Amino acid sequence: MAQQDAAVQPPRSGYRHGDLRQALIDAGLEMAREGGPDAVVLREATRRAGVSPNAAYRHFADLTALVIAVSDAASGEVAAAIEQEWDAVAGDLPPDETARAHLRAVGTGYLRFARDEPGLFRAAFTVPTDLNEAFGRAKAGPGGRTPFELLSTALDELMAAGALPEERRPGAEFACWSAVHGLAMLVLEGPLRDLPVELKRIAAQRAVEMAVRGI
Amino acid sequence: MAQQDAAVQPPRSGYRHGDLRQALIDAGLEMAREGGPDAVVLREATRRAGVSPNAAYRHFADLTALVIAVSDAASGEVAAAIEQEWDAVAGDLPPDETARAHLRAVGTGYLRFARDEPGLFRAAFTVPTDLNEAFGRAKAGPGGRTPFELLSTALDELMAAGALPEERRPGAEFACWSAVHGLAMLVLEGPLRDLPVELKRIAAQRAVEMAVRGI
DNA sequence: TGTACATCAGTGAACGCGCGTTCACTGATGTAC
DNA sequence: TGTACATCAGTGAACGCGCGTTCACTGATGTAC
Repeated sequence: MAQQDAAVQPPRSGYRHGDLRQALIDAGLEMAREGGPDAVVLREATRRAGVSPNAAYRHFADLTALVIAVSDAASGEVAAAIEQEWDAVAGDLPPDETARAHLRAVGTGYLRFARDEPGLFRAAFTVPTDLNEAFGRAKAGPGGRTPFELLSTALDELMAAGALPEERRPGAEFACWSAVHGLAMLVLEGPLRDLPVELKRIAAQRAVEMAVRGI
Repeated sequence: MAQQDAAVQPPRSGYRHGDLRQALIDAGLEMAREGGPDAVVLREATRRAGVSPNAAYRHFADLTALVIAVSDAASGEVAAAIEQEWDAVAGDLPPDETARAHLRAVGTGYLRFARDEPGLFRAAFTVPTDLNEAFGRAKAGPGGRTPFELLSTALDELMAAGALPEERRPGAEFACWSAVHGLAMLVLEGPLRDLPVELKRIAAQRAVEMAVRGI
């Protein structure tokens, strides 16, 4: 694998790397894709970037810093998946229907990403155990919004359309998020891992509908 | 710590251990309590049991087998927490109210356990990555039912009381479970980890209410 | 009740592994004059 | 335009760590006679 990667990369200009920081993040994303956040490992990342192990320390304080950068990049990909679903919503619906469709789109995009990229999904939403301060980087998608912001926007629309009572608005993000996140975790690394794929699909749909109806 | 444990245990009768299998599970539970499923480690378990590392192989095929046994034992503790909440439900309510209260009890007990024993909770509901066949052991609480069975029972009651349409009954477990499980994961090892504790409490309540209303 | 013996739960030493991290270093790059 | 030099991104070697697992073994236990 390391050879493949090295082959893909443009040849080094002199002995200096072009953009090692990004190369390490890319390697980390690839490892996360294959094995989730725990598979993001410093030595292997440098190996894939074609560089000696300690070179990583020019760009990241330690392993945790790399994992966080990878996690944030993965979050950006989740946001992109949601945006795609969001943009597919028909434009000629009444406000409350539009809002509901957007809310559904957030849940569906989230779960689609979890299904298609389980490793990246887990990397995006599992924070390193030894982290004591919150970072914030490139968590947004091309549209410039994070998954959480997209969810908030949908809920704001729902309230503006009169379909969500004002007193139930605060904190509604957390409940909705929980529904789809829980399904993803149960199915990806939890007791529902071995559920037949068709039942997984139905369960995902039910979880989204429960959230839309129950919020 | 190893000394403490050794001190607590009854002195070995001869050089044979009383019940090493259980002692290793107990040590595993303690490690899971402190650091989640990834902290369950074979060598440390034998150390805490006061035994040489390879002695574990008389009772478990490999590390994964120990982790599964610990996970199942932790599930039993979750079931016990839920049963406790369940039994506290008033007995003189109309059937539909009773059913809703039971459903709420399941969610509340689940989330209470997640809050009080985050490590054990994660051990109970994170299955080892390299597992390819499902085991089944002592996952039930004192009442003899697993968390999943308790949830199913509550939903059956709800349907029998006419408060849940028959066509929405199949698969309802998964949606409800998702809501509470997602909240727990977001708060324990996800992006909501640093949410102020009071907001966590409110979010938990909202997630349960959303499930009861939206199912 | 006494004795021979098979069983099998434990020992002790060792293995190879990949990891994160640190050290003193080197030499290409870009800048100041 | 040419040259001296500081910077700093990378090298190469090494460290200690704890892990899972295997090996040949030993000696207490329980059973058959």
